[in-house]
Amino acid sequence: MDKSKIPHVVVSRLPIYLRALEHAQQEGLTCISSQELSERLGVSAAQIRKDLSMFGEYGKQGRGYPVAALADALRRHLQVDKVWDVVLVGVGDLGHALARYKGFTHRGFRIAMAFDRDPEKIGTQAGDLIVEDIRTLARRVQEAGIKIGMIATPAAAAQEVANMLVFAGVKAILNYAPIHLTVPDDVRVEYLDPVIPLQRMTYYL
Amino acid sequence: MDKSKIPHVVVSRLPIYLRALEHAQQEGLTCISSQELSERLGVSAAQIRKDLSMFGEYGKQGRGYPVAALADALRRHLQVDKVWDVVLVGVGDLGHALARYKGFTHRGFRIAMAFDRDPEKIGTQAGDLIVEDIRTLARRVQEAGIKIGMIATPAAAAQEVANMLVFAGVKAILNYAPIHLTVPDDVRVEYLDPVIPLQRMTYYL
DNA sequence: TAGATTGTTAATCGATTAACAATC
DNA sequence: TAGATTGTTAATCGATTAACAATC
Repeated sequence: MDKSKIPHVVVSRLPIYLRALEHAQQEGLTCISSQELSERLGVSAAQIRKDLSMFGEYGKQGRGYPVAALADALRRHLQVDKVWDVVLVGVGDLGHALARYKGFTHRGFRIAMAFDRDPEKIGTQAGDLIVEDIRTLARRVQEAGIKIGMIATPAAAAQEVANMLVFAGVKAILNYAPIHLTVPDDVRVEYLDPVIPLQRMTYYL
Repeated sequence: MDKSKIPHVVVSRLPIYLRALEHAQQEGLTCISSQELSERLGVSAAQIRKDLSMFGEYGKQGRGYPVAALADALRRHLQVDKVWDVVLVGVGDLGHALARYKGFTHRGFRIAMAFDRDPEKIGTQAGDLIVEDIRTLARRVQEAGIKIGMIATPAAAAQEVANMLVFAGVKAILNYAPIHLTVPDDVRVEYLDPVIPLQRMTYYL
């Protein structure tokens, strides 16, 4: 099962499957069919089976997939069977909300550091963290070996922050700022500008 | 140019193009080629031309696309040449951040109402708004004719909130809660659970 | 066993890319 | 005019779906 052989569309659905399996597990289900998952997710049953079959034969004919074992397997493939340290940059309203969000840890992530450039904010509390001076970011992130960054700054600062993160060795960036980032090929960016999905929907209203 | 004839993948790229054009305009550019847009967005130039050609002939050979006129056209197609009222449900940290966010208005959205079910929060301030009792949501949203909702509640409450929004006439939902929502066919949902894109990236780390 | 559901194949469907005549 | 870039076609590429033998 060569990583480069799995299409990105398939990989991009795995976290969705994992989330649904975790919910199913909470409901006490031990086994779930592709048909049942399909109804819960709006992804076709054939697609779910095809996607999962790329990683192994987890299902049993006549019964479906064992919920806990499949969730474990997906966590391993997604590498969220460990907890990743994340660096947060930009501690405004959104940054604070992220720093205080309780939903990261049990799904594989922990905000380990928070940076801002505003002297008023540096040294203040954000969740469990003390906001640090962005000028110390490169050294701190490098030393800690952090590979994941979250950008919650205004758009005007985001590219510069991205450059700093890349320089510090970060390989995955979650960008809340409403701007496209240019990064080297070995760095991944995912975008969470809320206006983009809103505008995708108003087209159809 | 029949709406149902435009593939959703194409529609889904329009807000990205619009955002890039707005940035280009701020930089003082009046004309931009598909090649230049391609470099700024990581979408191929051929794809940009093909997408845009589905809506009309906005470009000029030898020069490219007029930035302001194309942005106007995209805003019209996306229907964000007006400002949509949005209802926010769930006023925790994230809900507060959304209520205070300044980036919505000039891109076509305005949070017009905010609801929570917590008596401690009802009546308090969130941005410019007073948090209202969720039990009054259906009537208030219906009367105001609001078509767009944002869910920023915990996962456990999200489906129930979605049902209320649908009942109140909402046709587009932006869901921050980490759960898949089941809604009627004429209602659209977009998802912004931050853990999904994070897990998509850890696969490759 | 009988019923249900998987994993997989082949067929269909749709999206992307390359290339170039048209034209600003 | 010469150079640049569009809009569009045809070819390629890739993803989804339908169907079913295998099997729990």
